[in-house]
Amino acid sequence: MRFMTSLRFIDAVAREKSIRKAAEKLAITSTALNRRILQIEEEIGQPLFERLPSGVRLNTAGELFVQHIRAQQAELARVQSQIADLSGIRRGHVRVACGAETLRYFLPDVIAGYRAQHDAVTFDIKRQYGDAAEAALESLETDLALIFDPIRSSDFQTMAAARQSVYCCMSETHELAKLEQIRLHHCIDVPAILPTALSGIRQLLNVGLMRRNIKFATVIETDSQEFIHNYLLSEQVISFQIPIGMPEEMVEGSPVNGMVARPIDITDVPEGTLHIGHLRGRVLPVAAAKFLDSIVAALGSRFPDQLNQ
Amino acid sequence: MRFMTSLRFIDAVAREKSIRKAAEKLAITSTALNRRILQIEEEIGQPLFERLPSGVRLNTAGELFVQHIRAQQAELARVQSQIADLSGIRRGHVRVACGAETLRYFLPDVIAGYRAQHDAVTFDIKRQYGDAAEAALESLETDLALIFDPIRSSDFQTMAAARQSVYCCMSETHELAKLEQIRLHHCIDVPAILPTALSGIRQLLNVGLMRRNIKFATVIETDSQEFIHNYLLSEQVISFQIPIGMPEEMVEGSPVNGMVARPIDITDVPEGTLHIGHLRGRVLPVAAAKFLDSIVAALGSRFPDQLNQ
DNA sequence: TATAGCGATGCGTTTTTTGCACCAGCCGTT
DNA sequence: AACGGCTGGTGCAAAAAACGCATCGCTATA
Repeated sequence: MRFMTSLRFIDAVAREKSIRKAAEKLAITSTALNRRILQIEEEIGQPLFERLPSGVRLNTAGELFVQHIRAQQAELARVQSQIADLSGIRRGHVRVACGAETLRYFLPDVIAGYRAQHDAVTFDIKRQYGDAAEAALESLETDLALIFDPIRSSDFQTMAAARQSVYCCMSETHELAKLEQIRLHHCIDVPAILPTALSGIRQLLNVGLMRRNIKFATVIETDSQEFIHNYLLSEQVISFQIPIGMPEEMVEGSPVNGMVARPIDITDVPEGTLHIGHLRGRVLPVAAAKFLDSIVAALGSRFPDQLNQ
Repeated sequence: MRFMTSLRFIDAVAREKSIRKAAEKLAITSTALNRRILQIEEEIGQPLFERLPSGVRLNTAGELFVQHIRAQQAELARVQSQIADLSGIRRGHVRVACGAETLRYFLPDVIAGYRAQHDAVTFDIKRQYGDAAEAALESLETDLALIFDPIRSSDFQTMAAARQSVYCCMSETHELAKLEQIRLHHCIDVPAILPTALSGIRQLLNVGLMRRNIKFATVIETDSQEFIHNYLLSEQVISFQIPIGMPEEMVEGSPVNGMVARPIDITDVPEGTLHIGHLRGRVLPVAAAKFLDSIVAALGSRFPDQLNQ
C-alpha cells in the first residue's frame, strides 16, 4: 500500500525509538527515513519526535498521531479484508495472542479446521501473557486474544469464556496417579515443575498454596510448556495444566503417551476462566471475525456447560 | 497532507463520477489522475470503479473503500485539531449544515461570539435542507447540522433541541398585524409568500392547511429567505417564520424595520423542533466539539424552557 | 456516418525520492 | 582530556516516480 509508507515509517520509528534502527528494519537508508519524517512533521506543523542523543522519542503530538496511524492501519486491513471477502475468496490475515495452554492442542485444531475451509487466510500466532496480550490488543498489534487470567483492562471485550479447573499432570507410574482426585496436601514436598509466575495456572496455584499455607518442592520453573511436557517423562515430577491444554481423553483420566491428569479439588485450587475476545469497540476484519466465530464454536462444543455469554 | 493525495483523488473521482472532470477540479491532467487510480486499484488487487462510456462509477469494493477514505479524512482532521489544540492555539475548521432559519440571526451571532475567543478557527457554512444535511453528515462532508425538520436518519445524534412554533410575518401596516394571534382561517385568500416545500416551516404549514382544508393565495414560492424578507416590505403579503429566524423583539411582538410577527395558534399549525447534532458515533474534532458546546449554550440561553436533553 | 466525450497508453520531461559522504552534538571509555 | 561510537541532520548527484502531451480505442449521440 503505497500511500501508507510514510505512516508505516513513522510507526516503525516510534517503535524502534531510533531513526537509524528503524531504517535498517525497513531496508532503506537512515537519511531517506529521516527526511520523510521531517517532511511529515512539517506538514503537521509540529514535531512529532523529541530528538535525544540516544535516538528519538514521541512527544505528545506524536503520541496522538501514532495512535491515529495504528487505528488507520487496522481500519485499512479491515476494509481490505471486507473487499476481498465480497469477491468470494475469503482472504485475510488474523493475528492472535494466546497463552501457552491453548497453544498446544486447541488453537492448532481450530486453525486447521478454519483453514480447511478458507485457505487464503493466514495467521500470526503470538504467545503472550495476559498483560502483554491486552497491551497488544490496545496497540492494534493483534486482533484476538485468548487469555487464561484475570482480565485487567476494561477495554477487553469477552466474546466467549470457559471455566477451567486445574489438573495435576504426571507420569502414569507416579504415586499420585493412583488417586482419583488430588488434594493440595498430597503434593507437599512432591517434586514439581511449574510455569512462571506470570502464567494464569501459576496464579491460581498460588491462591491455593497461600490459602493452605503449603509449599511445593519446586524443581524447575519455566515458561516453556514444551519443556514441562517433555520433562514429565524423564523424572517423577508433577506439573499442572487446564483441560484446554490437554487431549480430551487425558482430561477424562486415561493415560496419553504415558502421562495422566488428575483433577485437583476445587476447594483447594479455585477454577480460572479462559477469556476469548478482542478490543472493545473495534470492528474486526472479516477474516478475524469469522475465525472468532470458529473459536467460540469450538470452545462451545468442547465445554458446552461452562460457556458463558 | 502529502500521503493523503491519492486518497483525496479517489474521493474526488467518486464524487465527479469522471476522471477527466475530477482532474480538472484537482488541477492536474486526466492521465496523471488516471494512473494514480490504476495504481491504487492494482494495490488493492481489485478495480474500484466501473468504466462506463460516460465516465466511471464506484463498484461495491470502491464504495467500501471510499467510505473508508472519508472516515479516514475525518479522523485525520480530528487528530490534527487535537494536536493543534495542545499547542495552545485553538486552531481548526468547522463545517456546519443548517437551514435558512438559523442562518439569518442565530448562527452569525454564535459564530461571531465563538470566533471572538478563538480566531484561529475557520468555518464553512452550508445551507441545506434536512435530507441533504443528514446525507452530508453521513458522507462526513459536514461536522454539525442544525435541522428544523423531522429527523429521518437514526444516525443523527441530537445534542440539543428546541421546540419552535410558527409565526406569521408581515408589514406592520398589514391588516392581520392588528391581531394578537393568528388563526389559519384568517389567512384564507390572503396573499402569501412561502418557502419551498422542502422547508420545515412549509411542511408544518401544510399539516395545518390539510387539517383545516384551507388554501393560501400563494403569490410567490421561493427558497430564498432573503427574498421573502425584502419582499414583505414591497407588498402587503404574509410570510412565515420561527422564533430562531427572527430578532427577539420581533418574537415579542414589537415591529422591527417595519415588520411584525404574530404567533399562529398551535391548534392550527403544530410546533416543530429544531435539532442540533452530529453523526452518531463520530468523535468530532476539538474545534467542532467546542463550537457545538457554544451552539447548545446559545440555544439554551435563548430558549431556556424548550430545551430538551 | 460523423462527432464528441470517455478512459487507457507510449514516451519524453520534470519533480521527487533515495543513497553516499560528511557534519555537529552527545555520551561513556580510555 | 581525548577518543570512538553513537545519534540525527544536510549537500549533492543518481535513481525513481510522477507528470503532461499526443494519441488510441471505444461508445453514445446527433
